[in-house]
Amino acid sequence: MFMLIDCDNFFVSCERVFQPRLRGRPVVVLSNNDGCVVSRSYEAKALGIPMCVPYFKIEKVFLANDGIALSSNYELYADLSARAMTLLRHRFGDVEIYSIDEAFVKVPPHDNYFTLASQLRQDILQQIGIPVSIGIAPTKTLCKLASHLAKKNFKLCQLTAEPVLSETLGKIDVIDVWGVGRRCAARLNYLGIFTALDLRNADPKMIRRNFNVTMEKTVLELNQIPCQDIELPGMAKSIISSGSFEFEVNNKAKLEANLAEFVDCACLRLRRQNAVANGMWVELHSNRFSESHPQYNHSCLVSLPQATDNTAKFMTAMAEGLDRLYRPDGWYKKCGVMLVGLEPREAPQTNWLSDTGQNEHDRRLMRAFDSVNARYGRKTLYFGAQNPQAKAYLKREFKSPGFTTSWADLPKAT
DNA sequence: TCTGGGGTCCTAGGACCC
DNA sequence: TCTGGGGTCCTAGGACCC
Repeated sequence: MFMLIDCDNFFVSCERVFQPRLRGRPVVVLSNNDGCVVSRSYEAKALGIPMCVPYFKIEKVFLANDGIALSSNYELYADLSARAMTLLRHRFGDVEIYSIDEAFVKVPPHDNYFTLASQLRQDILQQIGIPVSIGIAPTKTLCKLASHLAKKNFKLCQLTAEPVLSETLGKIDVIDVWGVGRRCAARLNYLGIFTALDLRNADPKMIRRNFNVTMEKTVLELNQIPCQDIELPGMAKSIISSGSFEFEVNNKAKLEANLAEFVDCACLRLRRQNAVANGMWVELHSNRFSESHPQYNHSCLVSLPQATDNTAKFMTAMAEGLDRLYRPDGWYKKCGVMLVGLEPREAPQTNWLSDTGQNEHDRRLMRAFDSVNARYGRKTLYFGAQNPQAKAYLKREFKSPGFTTSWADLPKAT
């Protein structure tokens, strides 16, 4: 049996752990640059605030209703998430961390899954301070639906037995099934499939012909036939670092300084995973909401002769990519880099051109670089292309303190 | 005025191989 | 003039997820 443990309104719940004044009031957490609403308390949902709405569109109404908006505090969320995942690991062994706020576990045969989940829910609330909903079902797809239903009412939902299962599936719109998005839902509707029950009763082979193997698995999983097991964390396949500008820019030096920040950030994450990469995509995007400038969305891949984690080499690659993409008449709102071709650092693929001495040199250089920054603070050492103040451009007007990640921000009891 | 960021998987089609 | 069949690998783009 699978269980999906899903934190309720996760970012808002994290903020509430350390700020009791936020309880019982409408609270939203905003995306980077304080752009969109990405997490809402129940009180905010009750006000009709939609997910992903640009904050400026709802700000007035929201504040008039005693609402509080917060910038995202990812350090806090990542830390509380890690604590919750550790608790799950202690209890169940293997845990699939599906996202920052949800995890699948596989539960051995048990007399009463409901009691088990109920106890788990209490423990997470008591030890971490975060309320969760739990879905229980024989496949991951049904588990997702169960947790979706759990959100709505009792915080726990088990989807196992007929006739309740069919009855429930009949009430769920097909677009709410995990893996069915807007496009596929429209095509399914065209085939006369409107509910999760319709999809469950569809012929898997027909679905495969019309869609793909993933959708076929979804049909099987709705029929309680497991096609997906718990996936344990492996090495990432790509690392993205990107961001938007507050205003549109066409200045190449400014683009380069920002891309350099993203390269720095991506390479640091690469080294933390003990990995090397052999290529990098560089991307430039115009403002997709603007009608005054032509749209420009281009990217190019810069391949490296040898996989590395040396930031300097990716800085060079970034400059080359920017040269290829940059148009002096373009106006840009967003840019970023993506590291690809990731391999473990210990066993990189080599060829007759590989220089193992160079590898060792890179490794020692970057280890020294990282340890200086770890000891004396980030950006003590940085690359010439970077702008050390660049992060300050990011709008984060309403950020809460780093309660669990910064000594200076420790909550004080008085 | 102001509209996020980070990922994975699948498929079709081209290049190339024997 | 006639020009097979089977396969791998790579990439771009679509779709989906949080």
